[in-house]
Amino acid sequence: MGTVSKALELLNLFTRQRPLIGLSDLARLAELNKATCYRLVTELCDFGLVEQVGSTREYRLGPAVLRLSALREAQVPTREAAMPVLQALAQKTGETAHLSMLMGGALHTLGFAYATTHMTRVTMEDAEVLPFHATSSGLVVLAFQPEAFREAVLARPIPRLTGQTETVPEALRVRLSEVRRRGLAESRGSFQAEVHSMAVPLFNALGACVGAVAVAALASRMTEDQRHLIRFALTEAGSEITTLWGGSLPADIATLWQLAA
Amino acid sequence: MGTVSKALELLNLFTRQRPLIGLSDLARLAELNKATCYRLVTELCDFGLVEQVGSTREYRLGPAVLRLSALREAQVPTREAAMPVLQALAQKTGETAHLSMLMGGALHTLGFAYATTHMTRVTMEDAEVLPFHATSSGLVVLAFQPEAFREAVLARPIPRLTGQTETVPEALRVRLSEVRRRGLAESRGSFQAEVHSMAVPLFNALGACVGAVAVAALASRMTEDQRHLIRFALTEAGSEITTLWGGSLPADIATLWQLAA
DNA sequence: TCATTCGGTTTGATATTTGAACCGATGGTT
DNA sequence: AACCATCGGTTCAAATATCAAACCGAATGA
Repeated sequence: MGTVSKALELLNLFTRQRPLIGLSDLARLAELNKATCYRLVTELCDFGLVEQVGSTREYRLGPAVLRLSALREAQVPTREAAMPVLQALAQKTGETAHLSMLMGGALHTLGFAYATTHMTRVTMEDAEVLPFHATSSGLVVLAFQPEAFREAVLARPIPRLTGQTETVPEALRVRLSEVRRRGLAESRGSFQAEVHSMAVPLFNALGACVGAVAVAALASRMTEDQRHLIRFALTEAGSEITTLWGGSLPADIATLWQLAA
Repeated sequence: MGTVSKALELLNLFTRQRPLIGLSDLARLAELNKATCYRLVTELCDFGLVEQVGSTREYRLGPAVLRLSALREAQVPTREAAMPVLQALAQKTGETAHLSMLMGGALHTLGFAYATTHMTRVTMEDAEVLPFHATSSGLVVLAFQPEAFREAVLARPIPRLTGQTETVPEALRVRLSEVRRRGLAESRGSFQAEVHSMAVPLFNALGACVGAVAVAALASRMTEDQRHLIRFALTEAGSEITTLWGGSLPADIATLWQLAA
């Protein structure tokens, strides 16, 4: 692994749960020598990707990321383009809509939208990592990845998150092939208890699955009718975002979604 | 300069005017060996900070920057917090409001807001670099930097952008000290002809100037009354954003702004 | 008072990065 | 069709940066 990768791995250590990290912790987490870690993080600081907060001497992500993302969105309006669709999806279904993208081998939340209809809702956080095996988004993205990637994920430990979480690799393989057959994934309380969700894949110009859009609802509201409504709105949103991203739906997915509608 | 810095410099080469860069160009622009450049850009790609577009083999900023910026905004809502203030400022003044931040030694546009009042307006672009010597934002930020930084900037070539651009270092020094005395900067057609603008500095918790907020208007609409209105709204917005960013106005600036109101 | 931990720095042995030359492919020119 | 320049990408000895461990002064707490 090159030096640059090591430095960039440092960036990955910052999460929602752990936004501030001291030098020693950083070195421990990255499994790097403290001196090395210091040099790396200093270079990241110089660039503004990381900054040192004044009071304590901990580090956090810096302002340069804002500049870069503004530049990226100006060129390839990924999030900006998808958000209106996501909001419409939330409104149409009356539930929480959610957009995620595959980046660096993990599935990251890119945005979400709440419906104004209900007082109770499934709440989400930005910039979160989603487990492949326990969320509908994760399942649908995993289902459409190359087999090598799928197997690599299934070979890792599979944590049980709720009583409903499926943790047996073979059972997950069956579910994934079912997802491929249907062109969408469902989860029922496997990530958070009492939360059911459905997700469809998003594709890039090369026909590779690069993310997912999902709708999550409280289990109590997931009637058969609601499921139908969500499935329809989801497939619509899925093809819309895929188009906005300059991607194209694989023909088989398109027909699957046609049939469902 | 470390390897990491070299890699990160590559990111700086992507601009609005030049969003796609091929390997050879990248190497030339960065003044790096092609092989080195290739390794670096490949590592950036692995991380998703850069991606290779399918058709041509050029590179551009990747989706990982979105994830990082979402994470940063979740922790330190910089842009998100300032945007409403910026919109209010545009509405109050009836002109284009503009937010910039000092990052890596350059002043970058972070966002802007248009007023709905006029049909004609000063248009802006996101993620642009502003010249220190020719914009009100640049002048005000430069005025409040440590002298070493100021002199370093003035020692660089100072391009003439319009007929009104001041390009003589000594004259700029005089203007900067005037800006410090007033607590705000004005520019009259020095960046784009027929565009006048005013800007006030933004401060962080340590009292360092880290950015600026500005209002830009067509010269024809810049009456004395309008100037007064803008000055008032600007200082208000300036102290508001500074507060939102967890910063504090230096006492002398605060009194200067009080007097102006 | 002592012992730990922190952020940060130094050291010589060592592993990585570097730069020039080199591929095969592509595409325009003669 | 031969030529030539340039493209993205690769190779390998020589140069350079990285590593582990020990060390520093400053906080912190027992």
